[in-house]
Amino acid sequence: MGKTGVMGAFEEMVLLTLVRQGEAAYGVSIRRELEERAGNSVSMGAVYATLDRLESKALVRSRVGEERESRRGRPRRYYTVLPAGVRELQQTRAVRERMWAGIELDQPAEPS
Amino acid sequence: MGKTGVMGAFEEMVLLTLVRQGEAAYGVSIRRELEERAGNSVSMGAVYATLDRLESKALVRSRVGEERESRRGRPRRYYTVLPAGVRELQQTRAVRERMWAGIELDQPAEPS
DNA sequence: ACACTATCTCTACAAAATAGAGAACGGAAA
DNA sequence: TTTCCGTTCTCTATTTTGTAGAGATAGTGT
Repeated sequence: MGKTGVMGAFEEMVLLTLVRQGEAAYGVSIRRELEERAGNSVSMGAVYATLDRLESKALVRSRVGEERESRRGRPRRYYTVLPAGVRELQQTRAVRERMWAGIELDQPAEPS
Repeated sequence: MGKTGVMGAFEEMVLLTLVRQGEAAYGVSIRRELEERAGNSVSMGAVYATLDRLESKALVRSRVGEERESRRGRPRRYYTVLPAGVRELQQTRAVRERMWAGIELDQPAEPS
């Protein structure tokens, strides 16, 4: 995490997706949810590179799924947030709240 | 701004500081406020590099202050957010709200 | 003219974000 | 059982963002 106490924007979103999906989170499901919420496409490379970084920082852990899942394709690698990851999310939110405190932006115009 | 519709974390903080400080924002005042809110030191290099990038993306504009400010030192360069910058802040906030929607994190333990 | 001070600029590098191609795995089809 | 095929992961490479620190600059005051 940077000196400001706020983690990278994409790292944060990936971490939040892990919190939301619990034990079921793996590459493709993470990407799908990210795309839904962002309203835009996200590459697998972006997702996995970020997961790798989070893992090497010990904010998440991963395990390879059971071979017999009665399903085609390569076994999934499932990801879970660790307590340290939750703490970084909390910290990030706290600092950002201080940054936004008292800010008033005009409402974006409604598409008519 | 990234494909996810969320801008970089430091860029966002700098932009917010500009909104807050209005016409009075310049390198040193921006850094001071960033440090106060983050609770950590921030280098001038970090601030100026970010301001330059924001300017080249036409999210902020800058002007050199009046020479006669009855003050020693090099003239200040003042920075102001442009409407495009405000829109990016709004967009960033909107996407992030969707990302955080429904997330429940345990309260961080109070230092006793 | 000279020193002093506040501020800015430059260079360099580390970390994060992103794309795209391709490899691996294992069920299904033949 | 051999080949095919869909799913998921891995690797390489590039761009963007974040950060530090030294040093150049433009004025004020002496």
